[in-house]
Amino acid sequence: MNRFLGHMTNRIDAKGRVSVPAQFRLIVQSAGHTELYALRSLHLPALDVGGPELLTRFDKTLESADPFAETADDMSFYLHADGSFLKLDADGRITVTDFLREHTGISTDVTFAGANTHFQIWQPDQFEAHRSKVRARLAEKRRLETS
Amino acid sequence: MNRFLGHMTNRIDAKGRVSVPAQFRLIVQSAGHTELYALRSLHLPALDVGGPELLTRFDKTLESADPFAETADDMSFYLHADGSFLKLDADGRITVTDFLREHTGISTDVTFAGANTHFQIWQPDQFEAHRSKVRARLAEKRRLETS
DNA sequence: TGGGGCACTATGGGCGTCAATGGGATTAGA
DNA sequence: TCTAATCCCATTGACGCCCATAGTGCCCCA
Repeated sequence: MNRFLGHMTNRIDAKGRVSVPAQFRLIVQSAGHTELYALRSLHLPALDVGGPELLTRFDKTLESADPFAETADDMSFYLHADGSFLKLDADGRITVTDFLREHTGISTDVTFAGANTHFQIWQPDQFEAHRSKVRARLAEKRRLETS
Repeated sequence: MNRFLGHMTNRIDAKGRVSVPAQFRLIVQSAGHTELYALRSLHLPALDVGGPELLTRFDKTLESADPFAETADDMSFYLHADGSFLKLDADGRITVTDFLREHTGISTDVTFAGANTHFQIWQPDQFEAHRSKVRARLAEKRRLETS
């Protein structure tokens, strides 16, 4: 199954590296890629990550948009300036740069969370907080609908 | 990956030089160029920079336009008068001239930002300001669309 | 069915290479 | 001649590439 699913937390070592979970790694590597594309989420303190084709997918939608609209400029800037490639080393690790830390608050541990076509990178506590918030929202929604 | 992506900030030394990030440099140099073409952005306090073929690319779109149209004259003037070549030295640095400083407000540090087919040069604070403005606009747009 | 071994993941660390930066020396230009 | 650009080299800190180890789950075979 080549979908990103589940979540797990790994430790950052003394050199600032962290292992990308093998499950996730395999999906990207089996597509022949040795690097990841990471984008700072607009509304969450997390990064959306996937293979380089993730960027290509976004670029495609950009091309079809009106190139003179201000939104197109904004989108391009967001995708390219606020995004980054993360190189996977031979052991399937990435180095946690300030680019990641600033946006997520990551310091010593990283939570990887599947999101079907891509995955996310979180600071563990933030992830847990977000997770319970989402669960609460869904439960509340269900309660309203069934009452 | 031969795309300009991500952003990083480098320091200007006592002689007014600054290193162009290796990632970006490699893309230009692998195309066999030792100098860059820089153009003052119309809407932003930044410069659009790329290999000399960037100018060629702009020229091409000009040729296809009516040479007697006023906008074509304006464009040509803009491309050539408001543009400049930047020489890369042996170590991959450029000298930060007044041409750069005036338009961007750069003084001690330079932020390089990827823009897919080319990259941009910013004064770090200006870049950060623009970045959060873009994020705010996109987030707002998304909020309107999903509500 | 239980035990042993194999495979693999996460993690730690050594080491060489390269990028970013600083500065001296030489050359060209005003 | 004085200033500014260019070339060359040194330093240092980060990163890539390599290998080692411990823990774990799985499979196979007795």
